[in-house]
Amino acid sequence: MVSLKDIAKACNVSPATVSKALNDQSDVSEETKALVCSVAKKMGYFPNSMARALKTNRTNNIGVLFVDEARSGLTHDYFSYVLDSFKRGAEAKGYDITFINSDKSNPNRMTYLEHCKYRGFDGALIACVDFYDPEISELVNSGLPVITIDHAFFGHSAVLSDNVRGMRDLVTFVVNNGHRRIAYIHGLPSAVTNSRLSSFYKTMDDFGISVPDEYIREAPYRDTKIAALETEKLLELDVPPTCIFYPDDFSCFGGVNVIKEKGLRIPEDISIVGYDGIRIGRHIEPQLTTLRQDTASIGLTAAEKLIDRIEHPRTTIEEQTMIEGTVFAGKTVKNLKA
Amino acid sequence: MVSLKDIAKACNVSPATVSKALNDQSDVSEETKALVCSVAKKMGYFPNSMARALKTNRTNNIGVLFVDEARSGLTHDYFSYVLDSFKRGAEAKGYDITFINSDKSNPNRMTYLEHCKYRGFDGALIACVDFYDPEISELVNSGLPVITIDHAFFGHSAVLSDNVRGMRDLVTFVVNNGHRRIAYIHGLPSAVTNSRLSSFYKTMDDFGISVPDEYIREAPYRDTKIAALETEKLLELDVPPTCIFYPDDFSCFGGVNVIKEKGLRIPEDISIVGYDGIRIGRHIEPQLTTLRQDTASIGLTAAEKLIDRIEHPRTTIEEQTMIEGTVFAGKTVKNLKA
DNA sequence: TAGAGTTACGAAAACGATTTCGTTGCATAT
DNA sequence: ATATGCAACGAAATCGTTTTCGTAACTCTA
Repeated sequence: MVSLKDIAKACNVSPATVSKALNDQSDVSEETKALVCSVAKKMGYFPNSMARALKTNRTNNIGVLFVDEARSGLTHDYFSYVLDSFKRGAEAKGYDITFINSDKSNPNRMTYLEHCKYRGFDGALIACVDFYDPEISELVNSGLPVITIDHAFFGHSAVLSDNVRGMRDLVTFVVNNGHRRIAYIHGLPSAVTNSRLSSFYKTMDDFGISVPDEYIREAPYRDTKIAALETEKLLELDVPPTCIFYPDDFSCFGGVNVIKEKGLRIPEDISIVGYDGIRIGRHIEPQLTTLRQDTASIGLTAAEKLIDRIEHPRTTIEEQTMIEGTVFAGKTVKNLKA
Repeated sequence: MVSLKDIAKACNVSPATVSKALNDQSDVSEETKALVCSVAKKMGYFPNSMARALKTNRTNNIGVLFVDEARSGLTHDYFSYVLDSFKRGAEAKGYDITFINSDKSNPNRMTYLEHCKYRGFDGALIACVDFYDPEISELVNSGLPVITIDHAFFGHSAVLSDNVRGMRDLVTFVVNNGHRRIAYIHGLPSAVTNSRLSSFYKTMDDFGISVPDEYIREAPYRDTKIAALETEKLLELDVPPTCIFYPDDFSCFGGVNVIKEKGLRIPEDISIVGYDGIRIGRHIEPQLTTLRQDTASIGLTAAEKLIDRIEHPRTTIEEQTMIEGTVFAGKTVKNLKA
């Protein structure tokens, strides 16, 4: 590895001058700068990020915390897209991304915060985690610039998919297609679930439609089996719904299976809607009607806000940014008015 | 941040001794070790990875190169699972993972190798890239420990999904179900495609079945549109196949759509098989018959081999490791013998 | 011509760890 | 009593940068 010293020798100046020249500081003559830069390029010089970080306390590196229950968020349709756009956004601004370890079974592991300090991350992205984990609070309140996705800690930046509006739009779409008997199999309790569920009730109420209790059921996100089970129960009701909402697109397919097994057709006999807008949903017939979350915007916004925080520390309270999704009409909702 | 010095002061010893004590070296008394360790814990000490890396030339950090054409490999069903298990394997051995920048549009970007040097990665994982990119060769031949997935550079470690055997097993399964007229829509040329295609021909030949040229078609991986188009052409042949192989599970759904549009049933009228074993394929009816690649093993093996390379540099030529997949029977292949 | 101001550069400390090479003190062998 | 060996520790250099501060040379003004 060629270092500052090597260039200094080659140019007959001091390492200090080389450093200043390369960083384009003012107290170096233009000629020297030109000389140093050309020699540096010729010798294939690249700074050593560790040495620089040691001195400047800046690593240009962002920690990413992405932990699903069993698996990591990497294989999660929604979050992998968010991470992908976050990565693009960060790279565009010269930041690298490294994962914060999540293997909780390791006996001499570090806490999330310890890991961040150890690596000297300039900031951290927190997504797809159990937000009630004390380690998360520790990290969020540590003073390190942090941004969370789909969960807001008071006084800290967050990027949120607009679930209230998303669910409202989705319900509105279905109601406008003439549906009145609408069931909702919602996900397990969480901030996201709460937003969607209350928005569901609220919107139905705004339309003057009452929701029978037996229309509201629960299934874990991305669980086709339980979604199928709950679908079955809904279909066996004396007055079954004409449309079923699912926790997400993935679990939705569990419902599809049961419906087809019973000899019912989608959407002629029963309508369904998912949530997320995962890629495969657009390539399967019938195309899934769903709320497509704007993952590109979510990830990019998170990157920009986090980096802004890092580069321009302020003292004001952080705001939350809502990212709107859009209803993807698909073909799984029948127009009852037609 | 509490440093070695702080602990040294608190313990009334030199920083050198503290370092040795924490690293469990032999020339420190047991009592001192105990004292230092307890004080370090009490003060919440954690080493500074940059300072350590600067001195030791080891970062315990692995670079990951994951570049799809337009999008990154993050959103790729197969590769995201591989990366996930790689991450687990690396974390278990105390390594972190950071992405090597892939945004080629950035004017003052570094090459992959430069980036690796800049960050001081101990090694790199290369997957899901254009292996003919000169920058990749530069990286592979730089002397940095490197492991590639699904592509073997001569003299370098690689982990390969056993496409030859996978395709053989898949063809055998289909033939054993009585099929003779088997078509194959293969992916665009690559090492992976070549392995599968030649194995397809070879296996068919072993069974004494000749393959008409018009049964062999091409479609990009994960492209439902073109797969649908090619499927249509196959179905319109005078003697259409009884079973169609697709580049992968995802593109397979493009075929499904066309088939259903034409009023044909799967598998009664036409059988189909995919490749990969993506998660959704198991949750959709009819369950997709496919070759399930062992992503867990691929990622884990890659991590272990790479880290072995890093920690035990040798001079011998590297070997390639084949990871076998398994046929997942599913329900999309009709048994013609029944 | 003396003083002030500016420009261009270098010496040296610092970041936080690791490591080499002494040095000291003590026990054991001769 | 002298030599030898070992155990336990510290001083100092080092990794590759950045940054502060000092200084030399030069220009300009009065």
